[in-house]
Amino acid sequence: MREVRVRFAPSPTGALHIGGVRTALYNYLLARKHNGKMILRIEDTDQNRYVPGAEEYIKDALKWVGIEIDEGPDTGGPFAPYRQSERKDIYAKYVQQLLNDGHAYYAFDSIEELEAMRNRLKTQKGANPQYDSTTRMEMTNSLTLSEDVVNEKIKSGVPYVIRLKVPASEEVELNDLIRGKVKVSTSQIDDKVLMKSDGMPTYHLANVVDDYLMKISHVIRGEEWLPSAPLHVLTYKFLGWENEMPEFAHLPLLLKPDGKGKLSKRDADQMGFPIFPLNWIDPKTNELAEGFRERGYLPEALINFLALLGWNPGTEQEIFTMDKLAAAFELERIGKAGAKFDIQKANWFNQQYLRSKTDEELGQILIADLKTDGIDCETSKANAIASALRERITFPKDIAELGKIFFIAPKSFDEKIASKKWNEEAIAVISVLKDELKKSDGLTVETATSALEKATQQSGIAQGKIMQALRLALTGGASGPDLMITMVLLGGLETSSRLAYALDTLGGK
RNA sequence: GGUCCGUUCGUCUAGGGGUUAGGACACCAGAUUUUCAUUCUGGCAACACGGGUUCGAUUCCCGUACGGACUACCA
Repeated sequence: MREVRVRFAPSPTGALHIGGVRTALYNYLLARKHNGKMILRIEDTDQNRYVPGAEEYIKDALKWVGIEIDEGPDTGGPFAPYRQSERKDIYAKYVQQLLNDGHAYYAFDSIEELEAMRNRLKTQKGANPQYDSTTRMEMTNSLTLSEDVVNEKIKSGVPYVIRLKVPASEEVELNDLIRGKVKVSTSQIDDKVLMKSDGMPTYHLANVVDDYLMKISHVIRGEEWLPSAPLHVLTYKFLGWENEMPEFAHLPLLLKPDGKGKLSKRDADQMGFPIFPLNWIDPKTNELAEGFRERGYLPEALINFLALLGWNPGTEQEIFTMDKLAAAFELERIGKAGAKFDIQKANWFNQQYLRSKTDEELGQILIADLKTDGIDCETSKANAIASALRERITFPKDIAELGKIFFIAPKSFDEKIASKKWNEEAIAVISVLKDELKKSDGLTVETATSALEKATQQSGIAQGKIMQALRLALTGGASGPDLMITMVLLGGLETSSRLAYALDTLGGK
């Protein structure tokens, strides 16, 4: 088996879509599994669609999710450059070869003429409105013009493109690793433009030339490329590279959560989840699209989730680190059907990974988040809070959100709970407890428990009846971690003063 | 319209000629818990349809329907 060399070949036209991240991931996993190479190639042959910052964004995003590039524009490598706009001469050479061998030709048709041709054909039923073997002889190109005229046009600077001369009717077959054999008749393929009038190659030429020169072993890309794959096979043949052709694997698409169709930014916005890995500010509109990272998704959770969207190990294991994914990954186990994007499952993965962090790690997150709110917190206290809260968080920010009650006393109380639970019995117990706790500040779970016991016994009231009221007084709400731990974290003095405040505002003695 | 690809619980999926069609997320219920969450237990819920082939088809074949992708001098 030849060395596994895969490439992720995005176009720098904007932020990297989450589906692109998955494509990159599958490429990366295959490379890792076989100790191969992961290549990043920037496909920037469309100068009109160039978006500043997009290339940097792509690299940052890949880095964040943990996809490492072995060869690419920054890292370099034996087949540099890895940016297609810097490889113009290379493509020119191979187009010339195609021209010389009669597999390509010059075409001078203007955009208006092309449109006219398509419109004319559209009205004829049964006809396929495309530039192909049935129509090329009616157009303005080096097949219909004399050599002199062609040379004259080129010399005088008339714009032209170079098209692939696709045979009239031949079967092209390709073996897709995911879908099996796919056969297409060349009668369905049009004479694709290989070289644009600005001298840049199109995707169809550039990807074939680069994959060959870069010794790519597997082309793993989205399903949207499947229809043009036979064209690429044909190009390999014409170039004489049939035997070195890479394997193809066309990935199923990521679908919108409801209904059908490709997952789009619009859907994501509507459903309230991100679609880009990192924050992205559209340079044209200045609009900010929030990223998974900024939303609080951990890269390892995102990766795990994405990996299982379309691929599965055939076992019941669901939690995978990148290493485990690489070890288990097989192209053959990628499904054929598109997968709907279910953010709830992503949240679950996030929760799993967040919980697996230590109290210290969680504590650091808490400290940092509190700091932005102007609250200082010691490490030991942060760790203790993290420990109390760890089972109730899905996102890192939840720790500070839930933990805030340990620093900010409630100003108001949940009215529903108050009306139900704040009664004479509660007032009696809490009044005693308030005084009891005022005395000592070195509160522990034991001393807190005994203080509460003392208070309930003194009032002759069962503990269970007043716990909710106690929680209300301390936190303003009806949920939270263990109450004794809450009191300890608060300290005796603070607990006491909160009880006093509750007694004052909710009524009591 | 044409070409290509696809279709197992609501979602991600396992499976494969004879299975009680398995798991996970979500949802619901019960248990635990001072509350919520966690945890545990249980529940709901699927082979798109029609023909073949076969003793037997969810599985193989052919159609149909539905869905998607592609159909640019974009990738």
